[in-house]
Amino acid sequence: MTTPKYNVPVEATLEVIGGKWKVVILCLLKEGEKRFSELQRGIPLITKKMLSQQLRELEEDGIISRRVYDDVPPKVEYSLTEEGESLREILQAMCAWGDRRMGNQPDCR
Amino acid sequence: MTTPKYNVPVEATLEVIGGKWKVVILCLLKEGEKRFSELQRGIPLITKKMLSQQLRELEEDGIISRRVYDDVPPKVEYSLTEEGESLREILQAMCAWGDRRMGNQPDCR
DNA sequence: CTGTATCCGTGGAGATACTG
DNA sequence: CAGTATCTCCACGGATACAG
Repeated sequence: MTTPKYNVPVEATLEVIGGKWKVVILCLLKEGEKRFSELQRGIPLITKKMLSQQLRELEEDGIISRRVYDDVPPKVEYSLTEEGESLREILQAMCAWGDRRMGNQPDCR
Repeated sequence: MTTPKYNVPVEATLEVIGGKWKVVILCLLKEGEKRFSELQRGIPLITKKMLSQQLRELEEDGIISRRVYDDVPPKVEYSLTEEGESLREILQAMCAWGDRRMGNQPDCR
């Protein structure tokens, strides 16, 4: 490798979870598998477009997996992959930090 | 508080370290106090404008402190505050994760 | 060296409508 | 329900020049 892609290695992390809503999405998914509409309800300000876009990118990066049930009405569930699980410690820590900074609401989702 | 500012507490964290370059800057500062120009050299792609902007925001949020020496030529040093130090665990973890994902370059700065 | 001021272009994100 | 397709806009960030 002659021209390193990143000057600071943490940039590799940001490339994956640096998107505007990705950490929020992952924080919800670390509770367990969730449907598209559940995520939307959990993040009221996000649009469907952004949500599906961020989900697709996370999937492409191997962080989450998308399971489609061919039911009517449609049902899709998202969950952390093993690679996604390896982010759990980081997500927990970020979550806890925000919680503390806000002044200790109880449940850090 | 009737209308909670954040739906997911981790948003409070992202408000502070979610900026485009903030985590990278903080990862450099966790090594110790650094001058403006050192940070610039550490992050070749950042412009002066962005660097000073992100630094100012981090300072306003109480994450870093700015120490001005009245020397000629000017000298300014940035370092983590105590509040900034409380991010160290997160920064380390993010740094290590990126490092592992890249395939194990040694030094995680 | 450590910034600020200004201009300006681009693409990221919202709104809306439509589809399987 | 779970998305995609367009259109649109403005603000984020780059380039450049200037300043203490």
